[in-house]
This record gives sequence, C-alpha cells and structure tokens, in this order.
Amino acid sequence: MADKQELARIFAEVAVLLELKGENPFKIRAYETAARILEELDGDLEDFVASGRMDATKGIGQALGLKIREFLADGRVKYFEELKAAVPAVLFELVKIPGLGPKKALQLYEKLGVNSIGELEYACRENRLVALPGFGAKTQERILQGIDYVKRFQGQFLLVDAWPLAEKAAAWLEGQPGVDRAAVAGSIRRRKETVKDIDVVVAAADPAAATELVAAMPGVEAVLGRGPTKTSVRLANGMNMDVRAVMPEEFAAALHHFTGSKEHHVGLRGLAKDKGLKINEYGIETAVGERLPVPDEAAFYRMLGLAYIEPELREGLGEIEAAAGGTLPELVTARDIQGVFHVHTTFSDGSATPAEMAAAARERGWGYLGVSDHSRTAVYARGLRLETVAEQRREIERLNAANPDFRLMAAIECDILPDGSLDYPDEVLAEFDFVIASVHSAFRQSEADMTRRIIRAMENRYVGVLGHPTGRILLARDGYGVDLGAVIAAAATTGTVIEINASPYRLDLDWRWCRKAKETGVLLAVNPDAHAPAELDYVRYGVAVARKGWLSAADIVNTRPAAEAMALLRRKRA
DNA sequence: GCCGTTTTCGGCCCGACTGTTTTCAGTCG
Repeated sequence: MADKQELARIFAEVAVLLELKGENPFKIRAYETAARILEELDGDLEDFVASGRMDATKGIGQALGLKIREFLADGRVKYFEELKAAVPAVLFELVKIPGLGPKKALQLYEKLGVNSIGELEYACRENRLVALPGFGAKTQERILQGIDYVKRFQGQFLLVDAWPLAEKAAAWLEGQPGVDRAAVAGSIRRRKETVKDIDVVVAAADPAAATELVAAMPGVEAVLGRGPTKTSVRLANGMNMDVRAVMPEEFAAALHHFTGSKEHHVGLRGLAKDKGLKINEYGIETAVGERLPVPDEAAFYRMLGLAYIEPELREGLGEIEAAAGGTLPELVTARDIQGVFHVHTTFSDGSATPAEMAAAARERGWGYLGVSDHSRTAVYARGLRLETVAEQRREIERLNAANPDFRLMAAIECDILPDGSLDYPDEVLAEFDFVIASVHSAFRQSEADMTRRIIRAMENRYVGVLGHPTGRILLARDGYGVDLGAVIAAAATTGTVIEINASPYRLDLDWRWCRKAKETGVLLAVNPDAHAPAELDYVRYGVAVARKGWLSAADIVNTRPAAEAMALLRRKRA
C-alpha cells in the first residue's frame, strides 16, 4: 500500500531542496502545503485520488497531482530523485545551523568546499569564512556558536524544561518598572511538545527601554542581539530567548503575532487581504493605512469575522475554516479532570505509597486515583508478583474503607508480551478494577508484528486502556514502529480507551493523532504515569496535548465521576 | 508550484534585525 507519510516526506524534502536551489519561494510553499495536506490526510492515498477528492483539494493542482499519481503507480517521484541527486547532501546539514540559510550554505559548499559540519567548524577556526562576499568576522563567530548549539542540543528542548523558564522570565519582566505587561508567546504558548526557543512579549510605554532591561535578567548568559523592539539572549541552560517590546495598545496584536504559527498567520493574512485589511505585528490596518485598535485577541479574531481560536489550535490545520464556520470544539481544560488512572507506587517503581499518592490526588481536587503498578514481567521496575497483587489490593480496600469520599482503584499496568498475550492470565486480570496494557519490551519488532501484537492485546476483554501507544521518549528515542491508524480503528471496534500519557518526556499519544482518534469514536484518558506525588501535575501537559488535538471534555474518560469512568474502563467485560 | 465572476498572467503575509553594505541581501519567525 502506498504510504502517504512517505510521500509527505518527499514533498517536504523537495521544498528544502528547492530552497537550497534558490527557487521561487511560492513554489516552495506549494510543496510544503502539499506535504501538510498529505500528513493530515484521512483515509488512504489511493482512495483520495480515485474518489476525486484530490482534484477538489485546494493547494494540489495539475503538477502536484501528476506527481501523486506517479508515486501511486511507481512508488517514487522522479522529480524528487533528480533534485536530490543535483543538490549536495551536506547542505541539508548546514541549514540546520542557526544563522545559516540556503544562500550562505551554498557559498560555503561551492567556494570553500565544505563537506560536513566538522569541516565548517574547522574552516571557521582557520578564519577562512571572512574572505567570502557577504561574510565577515561576526558571521563567522555566529556560525561557530550555531554549530555549538546544534551539537549540544540539536536545537530542541522539551516543553517541560522551557515552559517554567519562560513563565519565570515573563513574571520577572512584568515586575520591572516601566513594564505594563509581559506574556509568554511562541510555540510554548501553543504547547508544542518540543520547542526551539522562548518568546516573550512585553508592553511598555517606552519599548526600547524595556528591551534594555532584559540583559539584566537573572539567568541571562549572553546578549545575542538587540534592536529598539527586540532583544535576543542566551540563557544559562543554552536556550535562546527573544523578548519583543511594544506599546501597550499594541500588546494584543503583538502577542498574537509572536504566538504564531507561521502557517496560521499565512492563512489569516490571506483572509484579511480578501477583506481589504492588512495584518502586521502591531495591529490590523485598513486599505488606507488606518490602524484599527485591537484590545484583545478575541477582538482580533472578531474583526476578521472569526470565532476566537485558542493558541493550541493555531497550527494551520483547518482551525481558521472551523472558526469561520462556527465548528471549533470547546476544548477540555485542566479543571475538567476529575481523577487519573495511571500512577505507580512503592509496590513497584514509584517513590510514594498508595496512601501518599491518594492524598496528593485529593489535594489537587480529584475524586479518584487508579493505582496501576507494573506487572510481573517488568522486573526492572519491580513488577508485581501474584502475592503482591493481593497484598496491594488489601491495602487499597483498607484505604477506601477509611476514606469513603475518595476512590482508589486497584489496577495494573500490564505488559503486552511479544506475542500480544498479557502478563497475567485472564482470571487474574478479572480481579483488577481495570487494566492498562502497555508495551515495555521487544521494541524492535517489525511494524506489522507490533501492530498485530497491540491489537491482539486490545482484543482482550479485560484491557480497558492502551498505555503510551508508541513508547517514544521525546528527544531521546523514537517510538516503536506501529500503524497507529490500525490501532485507533481497533480501539474503536473493541471499545478500548487510548491513553494520552502526560509525562512530558513522552506525550504519547501524539496530539496529531488525537483528532483522528476522536473522529473514529475512540475515547481517551489523560494519565500522568506519575512515579511521585509531584508528578501528578504532569496532567497539565496531557491536557495540553488533548487541547492541541481538538478534544473536548466529552472525549476524555477522566473528566467523568468515578463510577461513570470505571464503567467505561470495564465496558468490554459486559 | 497554485489560483482566479475583476485575472490563464501576475499575484502569492509581513516585518525586524544583522552584517556587510553605501542601498540591501540574508535570515528568522
């Protein structure tokens, strides 16, 4: 079967290749758009073409349509292969360095014969870049710093590391004299799971003075650049932070602008243009250049004839059309969460007892907590032997009897063994209040085997929840190969809930798949997978994933009271 | 590359900052 993801990757790579060739930027955008369309495509590619849906899709015209048909027929795109052969591979590496774009990268390759990042670093140290036209000592120094950045961090950071830092920076700035307001913008505000840098927007009567302040902020290691409205700094942990300062009346428009995403803005600005308006980072202007006041973001969208679009949805994935048509979902919030199903205790690899975890859950205003320690095969995590299962159950019953207003559930995170069977026999599984099934071993199975394995586990009537469906660890390990489309379809037919593992190191199910799950009729559960009381707060990251995935409270099992939630996790037993 | 009841050609989002320039290209978001 032709893989639409592969074709999406090909088109995305064509876009990069064209950029390296200095092609028309709008042609490049056409390929980027096509890649996104394919990534988000519902159903398979053959059907997309055969049904005529492709021909009706805006953004795919004659040339791209031909290439899609070629891919379906031959499994390849000749144009891509020719391009790839004509563009040196090293250029792909070079443009990942901040400050290096296609033009300069090409010069380095052609004039200095640079064939790798290592060679570029060496050329900088030999002071050979300064002789090139358009280059100078500062560019060379900047490139050296950029190489260091890429080598140390691959240029990416976890949301969990960036978000608190960003909030701290905004709070500090807001406390400075002359500063009206400060707020976190950028991909952190959109709650992307990994981010490149921190963006903060500041309102001040004297913006230039406000940007001056940034250098004095605690944790700032170096000032990378400074203009009248923007300061870029590097923080001690290696992250870059941009602070943009505007007049108070420009704050909402600026916050919107710097929240992005780029794709969202492109869509909005096209729409504005149709209405004879112009959007820039300072506000909305009429055709005659009159600046219209934008008191807040809701007004901003209203002026464009749109419902308010939450930051998490601003990815250019249909949210503008939905806002125009009044079909945006009401997104779930952290306040909707009434309890969680997946935590570990001292019975396996957690650091707190069930009583301590329950107390921490109550402090957070929740009414229930599922204790789901590891099963026996997970020896590395001190998985529960059968005797311990009984012991834990007695402890949970004791706690429930003592605290009638809070419900502890005796559950298990049961390993899915390599053949798709479960780690305990059915008669043991039947004893648990509910069962979460997860893969913790044999990650290297083929995609087909892994998909069969997981689906077989979901077919077990005691399995209420599929845990962390891909096993990925962000910035550390890709998930195992698995056909998530097939897993989601099987979740729907078997009535299995899919977990949104809220550990900020996992965030698995990915938000990009949440919408698909919802449309397929699958319920999800936001679970912290906490191994300590403080980690219950991971739920905020899981809620962020759900929101990015267009989910409402009704799509999430643990927005319901205990009895109702339990019934959903046990519905396959009926 | 795509798109179009104003257009089949000429548009396609918009601006800041840097560094290397004597008026602007490249990069970034």
